[in-house]
Amino acid sequence: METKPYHHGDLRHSLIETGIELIGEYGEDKLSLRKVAMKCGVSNAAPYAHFQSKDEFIAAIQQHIMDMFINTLETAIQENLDSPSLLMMLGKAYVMFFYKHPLYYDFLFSRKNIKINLSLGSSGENQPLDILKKAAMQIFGKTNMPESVIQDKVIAMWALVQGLSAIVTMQNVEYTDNWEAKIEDIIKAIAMPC
Amino acid sequence: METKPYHHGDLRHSLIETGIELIGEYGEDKLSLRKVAMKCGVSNAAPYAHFQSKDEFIAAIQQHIMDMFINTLETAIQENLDSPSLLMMLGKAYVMFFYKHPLYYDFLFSRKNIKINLSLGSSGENQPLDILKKAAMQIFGKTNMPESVIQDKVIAMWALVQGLSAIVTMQNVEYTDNWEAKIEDIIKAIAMPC
DNA sequence: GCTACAATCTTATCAGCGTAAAGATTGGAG
DNA sequence: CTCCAATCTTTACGCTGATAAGATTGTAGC
Repeated sequence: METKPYHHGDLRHSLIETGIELIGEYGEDKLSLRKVAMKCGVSNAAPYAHFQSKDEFIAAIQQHIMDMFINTLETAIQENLDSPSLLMMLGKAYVMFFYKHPLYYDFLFSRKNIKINLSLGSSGENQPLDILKKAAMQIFGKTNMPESVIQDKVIAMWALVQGLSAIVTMQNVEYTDNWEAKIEDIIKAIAMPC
Repeated sequence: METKPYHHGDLRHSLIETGIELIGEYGEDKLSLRKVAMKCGVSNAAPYAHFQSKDEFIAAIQQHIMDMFINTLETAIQENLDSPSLLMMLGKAYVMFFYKHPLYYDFLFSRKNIKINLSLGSSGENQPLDILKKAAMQIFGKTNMPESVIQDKVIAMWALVQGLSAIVTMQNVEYTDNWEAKIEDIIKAIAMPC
């Protein structure tokens, strides 16, 4: 008789998926727990069986998106493992991810939501900086460059792609040219060993 | 008899000042019109005589902070007009501004608030990118470098300092070293003509 | 100096939000 | 089959941005 069952069945994942949809479409501002719950056909307070607070819900979504991002980077590495332009291709993947999903940039990096470990001295696995480090060692590791110089190069590279991502996702920055090629040029000019 | 006058006298500026205080201290999330109004000794609806909406209020504050930022950059240019390290010093001023005021970074650049023209093809005056361009012409203008190459260099420089600002203001990125010196090194390695 | 108007401010009031408490419903372990 | 724990609903609270109606006041024009 098509009556809605009292138990949703898979509410947690449903909430997260709906949340990601709304964020990708309208941004974090327009994301309210109540709307997400309603979209999932469930009452206001239902989400609180799965998340202690809205912040915890947001953190779960953020983790999900960060996983997608990390995945993109890892794929870029796998596809260019032995190429001399490994670093450049990785940087391009970094920026293009946010170019394709502008709203994800703010969501991942706005102060409020940074709960993910990005620390420089981290023993972290699978974080953006660590992935860049790995690729840099692939490129510069065989040279006799001192480690501290490589470290600086990695941070410069990180800053470059992070900044390009920020710029490329700004609403008022328009550039009629082909961003993808432009990004490639810019990264190439800096990321390649002189 | 110390009775509060019905008319505040300078409410608009009072609201903006109080808003900047709250943002610098707690960030944008904790900023409500009602709290700002109360802090100014005025009722809930009073701000609506000066701003049509909260967004308009936020925009006014953003303009104010952007002016402070631009001012910092202009000062850095004036102080290093004929120095070969002009670009580097300018970049350092760029990053250090946000290092000193981390909460301003999100506030200025979070998608929601970008109403300021940052476009690359802008005829804009006094915008960050234009200031960088001006300084770059000072450095590279006398060489026989093609304009398009200079343009790319400017964007790379912009991305670098924007990214460094983003990184330096991330909560979980800690770096025991002296950031100021580190930033100088990183920018120097890229911003100086080879 | 008086009057009338426009700007400013207050006092409700509304809908939407995050969240907590209390109780209804249900799947599943014993 | 029973009972418990997980899940969901209902209700309610305080805070928020915003609007409408009315009170107060500076000031331009006479």
